[in-house]
Amino acid sequence: MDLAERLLALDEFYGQLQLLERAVGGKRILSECDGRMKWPRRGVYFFFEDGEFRDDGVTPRVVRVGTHALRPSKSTLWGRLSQHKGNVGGSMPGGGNHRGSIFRLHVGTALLTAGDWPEAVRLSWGFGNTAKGVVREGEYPVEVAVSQRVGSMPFLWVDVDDEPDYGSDRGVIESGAIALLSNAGRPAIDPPASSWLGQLANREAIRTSGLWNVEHVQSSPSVGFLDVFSRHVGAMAPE
DNA sequence: CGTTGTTCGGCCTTAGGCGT
DNA sequence: ACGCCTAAGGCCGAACAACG
Repeated sequence: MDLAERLLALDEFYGQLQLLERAVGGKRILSECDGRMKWPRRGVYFFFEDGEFRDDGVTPRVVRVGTHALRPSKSTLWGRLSQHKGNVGGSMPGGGNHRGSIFRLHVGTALLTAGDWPEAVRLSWGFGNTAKGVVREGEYPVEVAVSQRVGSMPFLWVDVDDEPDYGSDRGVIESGAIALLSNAGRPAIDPPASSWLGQLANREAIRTSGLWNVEHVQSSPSVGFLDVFSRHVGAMAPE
């Protein structure tokens, strides 16, 4: 896929996102969401971020694509989104668990690079699958900062409720969208602003792709997923 | 007081490195 | 080639909490 083809495909993709936005009644802001809202059981989500636009300067740029239930499970779309959102109450309100959300992990790592944080947090952040209470308390301020950052992001979601599987339409749409949007190893289209937080990520895949994604950013883009995507967008009843 | 939402320790898959 | 090991990426789900 050459530059012109990719540009066409991206325009098609963003056109579908516009239809999707209409179908779901507008983007939602993660911090304003909860599980009582109407969510499809399963789906794919697309995050945007303040100050990030396409080359036209007005169309919001996708900064992360994700999904869930790629292997047999009962996990739900909101269940996954809520992990990205973080905690509401509990012992550490406004915090979250970056060990349960790779999105939080990456954003937090960039924030650690950008800001002045205790050395202990730099050493523990992202280390291991679990952490003891005292460690998590030390990480709490960063989790709060991550919740604020991620919580302010608008997002869209598409209802894709086929069976959990790596070959599900969710998987096809997720990997296809990431491959198409990614600027890693190819001429940049819709590059991030120089002020984009992801520029401070420690993962090269994030900095070069312009996405808060690592997997699939090196995959060759193809238009195949657009049919699958548009089919599911078209199937969503208007609000 | 059952249903729905949240929390958080852990699990699964894949890629890459290295020895055989 | 093959198998083992490890780390990274990304998501799971049981138990707890809250709410109508």
